[in-house]
Formats: sequence, C-alpha cells, structure tokens
Amino acid sequence: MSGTPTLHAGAAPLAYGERMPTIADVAREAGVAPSTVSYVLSGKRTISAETRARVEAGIARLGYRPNAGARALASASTKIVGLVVPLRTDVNVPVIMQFVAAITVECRRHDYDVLLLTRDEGPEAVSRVVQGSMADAIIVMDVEADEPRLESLRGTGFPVVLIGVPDSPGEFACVDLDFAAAAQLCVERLAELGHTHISLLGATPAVYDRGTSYALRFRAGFEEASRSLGVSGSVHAVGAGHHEVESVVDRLLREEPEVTGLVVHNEAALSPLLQALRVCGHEVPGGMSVVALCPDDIAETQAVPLDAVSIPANDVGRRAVELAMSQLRGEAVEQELLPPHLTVRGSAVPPRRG
Amino acid sequence: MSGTPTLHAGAAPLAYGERMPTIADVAREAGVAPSTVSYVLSGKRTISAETRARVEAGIARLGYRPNAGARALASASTKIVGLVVPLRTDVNVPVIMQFVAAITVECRRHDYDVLLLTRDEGPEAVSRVVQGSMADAIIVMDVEADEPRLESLRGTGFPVVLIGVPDSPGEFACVDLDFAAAAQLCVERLAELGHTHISLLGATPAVYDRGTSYALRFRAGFEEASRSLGVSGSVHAVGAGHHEVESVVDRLLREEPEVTGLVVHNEAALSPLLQALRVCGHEVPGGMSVVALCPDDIAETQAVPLDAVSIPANDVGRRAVELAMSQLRGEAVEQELLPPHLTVRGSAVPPRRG
DNA sequence: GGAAGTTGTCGAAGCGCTTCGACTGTGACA
DNA sequence: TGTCACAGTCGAAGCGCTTCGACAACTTCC
Repeated sequence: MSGTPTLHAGAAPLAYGERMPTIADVAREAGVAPSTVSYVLSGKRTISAETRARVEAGIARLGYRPNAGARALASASTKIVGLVVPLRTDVNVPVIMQFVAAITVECRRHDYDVLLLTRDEGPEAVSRVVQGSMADAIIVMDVEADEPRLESLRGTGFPVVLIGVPDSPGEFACVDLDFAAAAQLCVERLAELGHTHISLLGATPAVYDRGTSYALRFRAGFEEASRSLGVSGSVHAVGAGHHEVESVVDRLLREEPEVTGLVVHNEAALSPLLQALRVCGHEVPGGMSVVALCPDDIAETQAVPLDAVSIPANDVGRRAVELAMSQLRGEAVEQELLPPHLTVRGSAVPPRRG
Repeated sequence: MSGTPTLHAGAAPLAYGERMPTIADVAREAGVAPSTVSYVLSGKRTISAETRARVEAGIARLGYRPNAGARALASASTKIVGLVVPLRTDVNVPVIMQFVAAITVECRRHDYDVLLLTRDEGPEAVSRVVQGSMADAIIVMDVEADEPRLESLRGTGFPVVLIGVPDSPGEFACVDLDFAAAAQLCVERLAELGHTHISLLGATPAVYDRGTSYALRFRAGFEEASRSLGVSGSVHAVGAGHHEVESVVDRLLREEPEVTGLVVHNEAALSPLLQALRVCGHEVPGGMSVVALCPDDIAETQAVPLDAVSIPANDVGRRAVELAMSQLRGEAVEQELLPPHLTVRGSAVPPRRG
C-alpha cells in the first residue's frame, strides 16, 4: 500500500497480548529489509548513517525489543549465565548475597542475565540448563571438594567457572580467595605479636562434613601455618546460635587455658563470641586476641572492631564472570586464587606476660 | 537411505558444540514424525502406548532435551519467572534469602525457572524482560509505597506479583505478611502484660526513607495499636552496627525512662540490643520486655530466646508463585495478607511495679 | 452397511531472529 | 575506459519447536 500514509501510536505501552512489534515491523516502518535492521542492531555489517538513523527511529517509535527466544534460537546464544547458589539458610548468607550481587552486576555489564539455580537441585539442574541450551555458561558457588554437580559437564567444553576449588578441578576454571594464604596471614599476625597458642574457631560442623572447599582450605592453611611457625594450634567447629558459641568458649577456656589468640572463620559467631569472652573475663583484645576472616563491614561493626582478612566477594564475583566471558571468547581456562589482605583494627595485641 | 542401519552412541555425554539432538533426531530414531514426538512430550494429543514407548526410548537413547529457545519461540511461553530482588547488602539479607529460596523451590515445582533481576537496575530491567519475552511472569520483592518499577506494566495485563503492598496496587496481585496486624499483635502482647510505655525500634532510616512497604505498614500498625490500646509509644529507626544500637539504647533509656517494653523490627539489631540492655542494667526480660518481628531461627538463637512474630518467608514465597501461576492460567488477580503468629519464648514479662 | 464419530499420526506452516551469499552502485586505480 | 574492491543492502534459508488441519483406520450406531 505505498502511498497510504501509516499511522502510529508512538511508543505507547503496548498491552500484553497485543502483538509485540517484530523486526519485520521495524523494517517496514523504516523502509528497509529485516536483515538490515538486524545488522543495525548487531553492528556486524557496515550500515550507512542515514539508514541507521531511520532504523533507530523506527525502533524507538515502535518500542521494539528483540525477542529473546528467537534470538537464542537463531544465534545459538542465550545471553544468560546460569548461577548455582547455595540457598540453604546457612551461616554466611550475607556473604553469599554479596557474591550473587557482584556476579549479577558484572553479568549485566557484559549484557548477560542471570538464571538462578539452587544447589539443592543437584546435578539435574545443571544438565537441564546446559542441555536445554538455557544458558551460555555456568558459575557454581560453594564448591565442594568432591563436586558431583559437574560430572555431566566434564569433557563437554561447556564454559564453567567454579567459585572455590574442588579436589580435581581438571578442565574447569576456578577463582576464589586464597583461603590457605588467608589462614596463614591470620596465624602470622598473631604469631608476630608473640602468641604461641592459637585456636581456630571455624564454620559449623555441617560445612566441614559436606567437604566445602573454602572451609577445608582455610583449615588446612591454619594447620600448616601453625606447624611452620611453631605455634600450637587447635581447631573447633562452631555451631550456630548463642549457646553453641558459649559452650565452645567455655570448653576452650577450660581445656586449653594457654590459648591467647583466636582465628575466627565464622561470621555469625563473631558477635556472640566477643560477648562470651567478655562475660568470662577475657575481654578482647586485652584478655584474648582475635583475628577474623569476614567481610569488612562485619569486622567494622562488631563491639570491638576486628583485625580481619576480608572476603573480597566483589572481586571474586567479578573475576568469575570475566573468566566465563573469556571462555565464551574461546580463550583458555584459568585458575586463580586472589591474595588475602589483612586489615588491622585493634583486636589483636601481644599476649599478657604469663 | 532407508535400509542403511543407523549407529548410535547411546546417551553418551555429548561434547558441547557437537550438535545436540533435536526433535527430528528423536523422530527418526523412533520412526515417527517430529510432531508426534512433540505430542508425546506435551501430552496434548492422545498417543498409543506403543508409539509413546518407542519415542521415550529414543529420547532416552539420544539424551534428548528440548531446546528452551525454540520452545519459547514456538509456544510463546518461556517457563521462566523473573524475580526482582533487592541485592543491596542491607540489614535483613537472610530474610531475603529465605524468600528467594522459597520462590525458587516453588517455581521449580511448577516447572519454571527463575531469572534473577536486581532492583538496582530499576524499571529498565523489568521492561527488558517483559518486552523481550524473557519471562512469563514477574515477582517483585521489597516493594516500595510508590513503586516506580511497575509503571511500564500498568494496563498491560502482564502477570505480576508483588511481595509487599504499594500505595496503589491497582491491578497487581500482592501477597505479604499482614505487617500492621503483626505490629498490633506485638503491642497487644506487651499491653496485656501491663506495659504502658512501649517503643518501636525499627529498621535503618534508609528503609523508611525509601518508602519500603513492609516497614511503613509495621510502623503504622504499631502507632495505630498504641493509640487504640491506650499505651504511649515512640518510634526509633535503628542504624546498622553495634555502636548505632548502643547509642539508640542510651538515648532511649535516658530520654524515656518510663519505657518498659520494646517492639523490635530489625533482625540485625537484636543481638547488640540485648547486649546493650544488659550492660545498662536492663536485662531482658526482667529489666525490659522485648517482642520482635523476625524469623523463628533468629528469635530462638538469641542470648535470650525472644517472643516474636515470625516472618513466614516460605508461605509468602510459595503463595507469590501460586498467584503468578493462577494469573498465567488467566484467573483473577488477588491480594492477600497472611495473618501473623506470635510465639512466646519468655522475653516479655509484666513490668516491675514502679 | 453406510453415516458419523474416535483415535492416532503426519505434514506443513509458522514463531522472530541471524546470517550467508548475492547484488548494486560507487570510487580507485591502472 | 575497463576492472576491482568495497560499502551498503536485500532475500532467503534456516535455528528447533508447537500446533493446526488433514487423513487414514477403526468403532459405533441406527
């Protein structure tokens, strides 16, 4: 119907169900072929400034957005990253949230969206997403030493990034804080101040039982550092809840009165721990030195600001996404441990002469 | 090439990049038409038991999974729910995580996956997902009184469920705990015990400034209940961190010494609050009665187990998904406030005679 | 014993996009 | 002035699935 003037409602909010504008509509609107619109959008072929302007005007006028499914089908790329998150309401939920936030933000920067997968769904979720082509890459948090969710992906070359390091990472990209080095830093700090008896108060027993990668690596680093620095050390898992913490503290002070320094790897236990120590007459730092592994904001807002190795959730999350993107570009798989940093805030001092 | 025997590798893990089996492959394998395979999968037409068996065997042998993009394109349904989550590392992160977990699990029960959207992305994220047909429905957490993210959806009929209640929900489905009734329950509990001066220690100031729906409704309910029960009440926002909490407690005890009961709507403040009260000689419950609004596990693991109205994250999350599903079935939009329940654990007792 | 269902299957037409090859001008170069 | 290269555009062929209409082959029922 050339010659017939076309009326347009402008980019008025189109009612749902009302047919969304397609690339063909835009093409008609701009007087070009659909493929030309596609090339304007993707930039994969040169387009004259004039044509581009007309197409862009059409897009704006119609309020056009490419259909994600059609795009995925035609291009074999979904622009979606699958993220396997531990959703159990465990101890370190805020930390997990920081990771998720960092990953999501970074994905958006690369024009990717995030599909949420729970680790409780197990291996099934991963293969559903991969085999159904629902995502272009997968990031797995809270990796265990022996990682069952990934068996189906071994040898497939599908882009995977692990946050944490399993026993045999093999072909998978990994990124995480260097927890072993972090533990060493904590022990060193206390040892330098003159402490010779140091205990690790760790995560809940379940975390160790499950073989959670980072907890094991921190514990191993603690034991290794204690040995090499010649200090005596003990390790205690700490359950959730005020009374759990109190009972661990009671037992520790009773059975190992020589302990003057604590390394704490359990965000949730920090606050009740400080309180329990105070009640028992071992106020921090005078009666007990404490070095923690926790996010900065938690270390800062305790009753006593804590010397702590921070958990660089933002850096790790960002790096994880970058590793995924580099695999999508076909680059080689990397494994990367971020160096720890300890911030001194005053919760560790030389031990009382005894 | 009929007559040529076909060799199959079985459901061996197919290398990524190696062409995934399609519905046509399954059809060939089973000796039927592709549409027949589709009908076996969807159950939308009757299929003989024999044919079904052959098709299912083919699916198993090839390890076939329908391609999500193709399916979305052809059926105009993605089997994905968009979930807008507040990812700021705010106070009540564990609670948010509970909601997310409940929603995700319930979505999976309905064979839906969850696309994670951050509220920091604002309205853009919502329209990207809706207009790009990336999801069939959207659930929005952490709704504000004046909800800007949803303007683009008004009048479109796109399925939306809000967790929380904005000033003008209009056409949108809503579900949440009845925070006003919850506040009333807390005040009633203290009033029945004989308290006549009650303070609300609430969320961080930012939460109120932002107009967060649930915080405002709780505060309004508190004020209304205080008035109607004839008790005097005051309201204090409480910032994050130990020292913030201490300073609020100091000021409260100094400026309103008549207060004998506290209603606390701030999970993160609970532990430092109890500690601060003890330090000031107002041990709970003898020197100060406390009723909280928080998840059960938090109430239980405090130094003093708390009388608390629980936050039924699981129920709300599940209900939100159900409301989304019912909209997808074309049913009417509902708005629903869940009744609060108070569990007595001993942190509130009659005030000292004074 | 033919009309009128049922039941089970097939073929083909899309869904909205990307991408490949082909085609038309145009300017550069010899 | 003929030849090449290249910028700019188009048309058509899929991507893998769903779904509609058609159509055999059986049943049923008067």
